[in-house]
Amino acid sequence: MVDRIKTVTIKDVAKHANVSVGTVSRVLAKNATVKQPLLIRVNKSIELLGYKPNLAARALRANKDDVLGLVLPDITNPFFAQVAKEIELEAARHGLAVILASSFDDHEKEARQVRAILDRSPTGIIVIPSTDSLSFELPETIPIITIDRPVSNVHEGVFADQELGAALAADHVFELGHRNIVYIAGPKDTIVSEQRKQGFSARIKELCKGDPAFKLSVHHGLFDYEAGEKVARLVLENNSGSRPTAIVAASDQQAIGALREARDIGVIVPTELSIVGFDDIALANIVVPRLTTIRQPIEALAKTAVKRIIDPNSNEADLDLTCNLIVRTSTTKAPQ
Amino acid sequence: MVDRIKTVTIKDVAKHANVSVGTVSRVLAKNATVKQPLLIRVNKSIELLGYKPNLAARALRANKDDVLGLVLPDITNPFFAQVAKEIELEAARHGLAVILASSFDDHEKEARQVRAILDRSPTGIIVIPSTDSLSFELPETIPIITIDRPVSNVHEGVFADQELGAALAADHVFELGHRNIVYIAGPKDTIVSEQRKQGFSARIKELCKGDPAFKLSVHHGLFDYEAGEKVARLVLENNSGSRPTAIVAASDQQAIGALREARDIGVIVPTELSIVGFDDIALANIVVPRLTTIRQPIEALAKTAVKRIIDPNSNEADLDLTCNLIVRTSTTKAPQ
DNA sequence: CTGAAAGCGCTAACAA
DNA sequence: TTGTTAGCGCTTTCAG
Repeated sequence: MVDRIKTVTIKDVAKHANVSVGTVSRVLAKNATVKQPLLIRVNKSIELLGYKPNLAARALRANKDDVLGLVLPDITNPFFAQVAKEIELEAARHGLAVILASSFDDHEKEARQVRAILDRSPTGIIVIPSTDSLSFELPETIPIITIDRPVSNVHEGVFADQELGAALAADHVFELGHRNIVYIAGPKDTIVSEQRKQGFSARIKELCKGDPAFKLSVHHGLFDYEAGEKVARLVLENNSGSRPTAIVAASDQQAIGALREARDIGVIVPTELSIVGFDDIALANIVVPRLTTIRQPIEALAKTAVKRIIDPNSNEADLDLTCNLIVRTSTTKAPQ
Repeated sequence: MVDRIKTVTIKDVAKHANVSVGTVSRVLAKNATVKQPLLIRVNKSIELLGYKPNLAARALRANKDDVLGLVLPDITNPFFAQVAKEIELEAARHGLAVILASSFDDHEKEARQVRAILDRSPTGIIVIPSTDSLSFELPETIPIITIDRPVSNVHEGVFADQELGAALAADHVFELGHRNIVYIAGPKDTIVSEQRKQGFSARIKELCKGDPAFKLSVHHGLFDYEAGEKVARLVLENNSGSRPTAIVAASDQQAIGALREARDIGVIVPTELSIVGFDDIALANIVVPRLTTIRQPIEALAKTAVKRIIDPNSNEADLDLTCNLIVRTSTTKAPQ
């Protein structure tokens, strides 16, 4: 027997208030059918005894626990941390605790994490997928929704329109007069990456249609700093003649990598080179110069995801899930 | 009645294997007292039926859930995210799920979060305190340990020696020949801040004892970027005569703020000014120039904390919990 | 070594 | 409107 420190149960409350456990339970459930005098007495006893409901017992009884699973690639990634923060906030508003589990971009591990959380009968699970395909089977009874990254299997997902977001970046650099543009895309095998690339290139091509000066070159890499550095080095070095005047990246990390490389090489941002990122991670507003970027509607994503968990078939209108252009000082008019 | 999809229970397994539930339970508990033939039969049935133990029932029975609470100020802070990652990793190794809750540096909220997690009968709670005093009462039965920041109430805490860490920074700038030094401290009312300040100033004073050129000026601020910028502006502007050659900060954020301000003012780092941070957040290795800083032993902190939760009175030797100096390119020899 | 049975704390169906 | 009671699924005595 585990040494069980005398803990106040519903039975103790019942005894103290001179009612049955059923009545106490009803009071707890805010079941209106309990008459004033009893209600008051019970509440007083609860207060007096310092009664706390046993969550495990409830979970067992209801076959459902007030927890929300959150599975994401890596909490150390500032964007994911931001998402986690908003989700926790929203979950708390609904009385849900958040269980955090990381997949470290491992398909197998992601599946294991999801299954492990499933074993706890959570109210639902939100997952930021590590890849484009779902790594786990969808249970019948527990809502799982993906967020941020779309997955190819058609499935309940919450995310901002990436193409539209990327198109915003196209509009911006076009308006600033840039025509010789480099786009740093993410890995070819991720959907987000392709969507952003598609959204950007389609829009910029449309805008620049017929302009003989227009030149777009697309490079692929990971979403990280190194990729940004590498591409920037490639396009900026030994290239002063036809050097691009704008680099648009598929992630802030890439953009910041490019920023850094430009500085190392001696190309001045934004006078000689404008740079645009994507995501608006906290760092974007800290680097020098501050990064112009596309902000994802993280709070709205989080709220929507949690709402779908709690009320899976609500028809309530979704929040505005569009990206926004955040203009800062890493972009300016194209040099003559 | 909640629609309970037919879920396999221990009873089903017992029936299928033609044994009693007790036996199945013993098998589950790896209780060696079950004989081979039964053991095999039971395991086969478990496999066949796809049985998964009901965690809520276990938690109810044992009055203890295999979860670890983690309460921290803000997961968005890269240092805390790092800590969270390591804790989750270590918790997983022990079969513990992690419940994440944020205090947002609010004493009251921190207390509520801790109490809310306590209601779930967790195996333990790790908290990164938002202030120097404990915001909650310590329960008898559930271990709560604080990590990273010491709290004034004497209490089970896991943290690196901040004074020693800060002294490392002193050694470093001294060896590089810096004598006109600015120290950016954190808020006066936090213990860490005072410890780091104390560790740095005591050591540097000792090293420079009797040196007529020695000059140390200490400024206080928050641990954030702005504080770093502000102090840097103050000491670098209109001050070219006796300008400091080194700035040592109590946090990487402050150091990075100072870095940024130095660049704005036109003071070249590290040639004209060396800068040292504290914590080694991921960003420290990304800024230009990369930041020399004091690294906290995050992984060891996490492991130690989890170990203390799982085995509160283990006398096993603690891991090495000392800080390390990470020399990068934001520091160099003092200018002549 | 194994089975039978009590009971963890709670909710909800059924009675009164 | 309130009381009584049967389990939810599991572990752990206690018998055998």
